Amino acid sequence: MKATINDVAKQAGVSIKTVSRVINNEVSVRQLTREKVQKAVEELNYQPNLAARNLAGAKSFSVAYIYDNPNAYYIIDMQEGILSACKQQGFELLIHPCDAKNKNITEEVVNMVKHARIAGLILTPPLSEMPEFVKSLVALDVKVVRIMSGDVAPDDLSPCVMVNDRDAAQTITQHLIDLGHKDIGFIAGDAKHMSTVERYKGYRRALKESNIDFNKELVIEGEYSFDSGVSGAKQLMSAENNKHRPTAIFSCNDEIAAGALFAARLMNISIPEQLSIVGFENSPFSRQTWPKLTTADQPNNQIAEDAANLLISQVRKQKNQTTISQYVPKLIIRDSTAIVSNR
Amino acid sequence: MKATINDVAKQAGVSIKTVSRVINNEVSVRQLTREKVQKAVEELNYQPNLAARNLAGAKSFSVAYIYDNPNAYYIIDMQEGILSACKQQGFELLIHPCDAKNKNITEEVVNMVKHARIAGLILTPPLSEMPEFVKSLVALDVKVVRIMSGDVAPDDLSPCVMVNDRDAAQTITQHLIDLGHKDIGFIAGDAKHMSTVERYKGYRRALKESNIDFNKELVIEGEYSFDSGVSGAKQLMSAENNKHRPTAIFSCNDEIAAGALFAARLMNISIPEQLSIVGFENSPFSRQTWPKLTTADQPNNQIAEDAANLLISQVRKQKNQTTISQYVPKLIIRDSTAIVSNR
DNA sequence: ATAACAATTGACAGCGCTGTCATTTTTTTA
DNA sequence: TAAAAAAATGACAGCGCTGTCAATTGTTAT
Repeated sequence: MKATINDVAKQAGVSIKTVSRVINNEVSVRQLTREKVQKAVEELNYQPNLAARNLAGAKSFSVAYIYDNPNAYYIIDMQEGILSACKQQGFELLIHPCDAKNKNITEEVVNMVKHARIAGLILTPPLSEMPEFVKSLVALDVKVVRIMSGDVAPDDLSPCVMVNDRDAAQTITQHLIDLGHKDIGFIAGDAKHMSTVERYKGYRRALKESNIDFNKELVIEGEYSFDSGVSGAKQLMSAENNKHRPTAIFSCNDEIAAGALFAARLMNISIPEQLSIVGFENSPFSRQTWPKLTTADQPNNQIAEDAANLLISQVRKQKNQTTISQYVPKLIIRDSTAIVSNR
Repeated sequence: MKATINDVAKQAGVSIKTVSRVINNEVSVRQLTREKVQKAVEELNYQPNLAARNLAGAKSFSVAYIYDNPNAYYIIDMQEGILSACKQQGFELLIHPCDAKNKNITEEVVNMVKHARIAGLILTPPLSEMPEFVKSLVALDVKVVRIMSGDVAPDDLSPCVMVNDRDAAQTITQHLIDLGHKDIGFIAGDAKHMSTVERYKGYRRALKESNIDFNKELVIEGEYSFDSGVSGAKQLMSAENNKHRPTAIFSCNDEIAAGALFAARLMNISIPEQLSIVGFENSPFSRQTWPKLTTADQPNNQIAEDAANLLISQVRKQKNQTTISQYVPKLIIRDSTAIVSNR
């Protein structure tokens, strides 16, 4: 029923080793031989047995996606992106949710890598942004690719796929400025996430370039959650804070923005007439709020696929891929932003 | 570095075959021997190599989760539930998103099962509710566990974990009735999903038991999407439809409910004062709408874990698990429902 | 044309485990 | 107590592939 390498070898009239060479894309195979083998492979619909390859070879054909992130949309996007790269390259994907706060996380992950003979890992924030964790992994010779926030990699521990949140945040803030807003609140995500820091920098830069005075009181520390958006917006829009009441709020992600929307509703502030709100991420529910959120779109699927390909080619040692891809999320204007109202 | 079965055998002073017996929980091993081996296993922190087990044995130690479902929250919940069962039982999990509309889906899945030597599959709606698909898989001797909507399994093709949407829908409708609602709209999800059918049945049953006349015009066919909620609610609440304007809407899931909320907002209908809306699923964003949704909670994580355990014990042939678990989602009252207003 | 080299191919062991079946030990029965 | 039956254990092959290294073939330089 299922063809083995032996069947292919017989069909092609070569040794199994030669077949092995062809399917592994090794160099020293004559063109003619290679074609014969490829023909046999197709005729028999042969697919190499991953377990056997993993067992026999020094290499492995599985990668793992390690995450600690409550955002289901993000994870699914990542996962499916990685999966599609894996499928193309004949790799398996293991999924491993874990807890960044766990002290033994390095041990846990290393254990898993050794146990399951994993070729490499894909890390997303916040795990990708824990230098000690990454360092330990790299020191133990675990191949890693990180997806991180920033324009350039912070170190050369591993190849990185960078998401330029700073430029995107600048663009989105500029959008608010273009609408006439000068008092723009900022509700931060988790301070430990680079994305928060980067988005903050972009926000500051936009203000600066438009010569708008930065007002510290308009910045609220928060975390990436709906509740944080609720309390942040309340704080920004509260009566005591009246003199500094912003006309727009930059929320570090869509969830925070949804929370801000909720708070505005509680306080009878109409959006976008009295207050403009922007989110970040373009997660599906940014289209399901009232009003729909202006936000920045991250091509997570593609980012993930890119990262997976980077990892796989690194594992294959095809080239010493120090290449770094960079993505800049782009502005999506919907209904939560409008021209500033007269006051 | 990594202990093999050989190391354990030496350490315990037995043959590798005996170690194999112990780790596979086979019967004919003397208690004393078993303990010796277990001690060695612990001392060496031995973990069997999955690739080798898969390769050598007739059995396999991987299961796959096949899905076609746009709902990220649902998938993540399922996945993590399955994963935790797998971890406990020493199984690997492969994830395989696919397209239910694809004609070749059976072939695709069978191919994958054979290729990756998968012990069994976990299927969720809509895949679990495609009889031909399931039948083909079972005919090809692929072990399957289905998660489905209903109170009893529709056939005995495979073990099932049933989610009793009907009872839950009845409860949630009853909640509306208890609040004094008599004109209760129903926005259906995809007609092909059993969950839609079951929820509809529960809705009808609740009406009947309270002697409320069923009004066909209050039922809107839809699909599981935000947009469907928007258009459904618009239709129900439109002026032409005035005489039948419902005072409450049963939405087949939270996304539809969010859409209905959106439509209400568009039409200047205040929730819950003028209109009560309920959702279904208790997905995270049912807490992030304004107002927060009254809904029915499904313990997806646990359902998934259950299904995975069922599959694994079936694969192990430990017992002929025809057992069927049943879960009934339970009512969660939040802010989108209120006592019916006078008209 | 022939030696010297390089490119190509194949034989074979073995990755870590399980299945089969033979062997040894223990228990039961006569 | 010995023979028969049952239980426990082990020896060994082999799952499907890759790594190593030797053998073969082709190519270039003399």
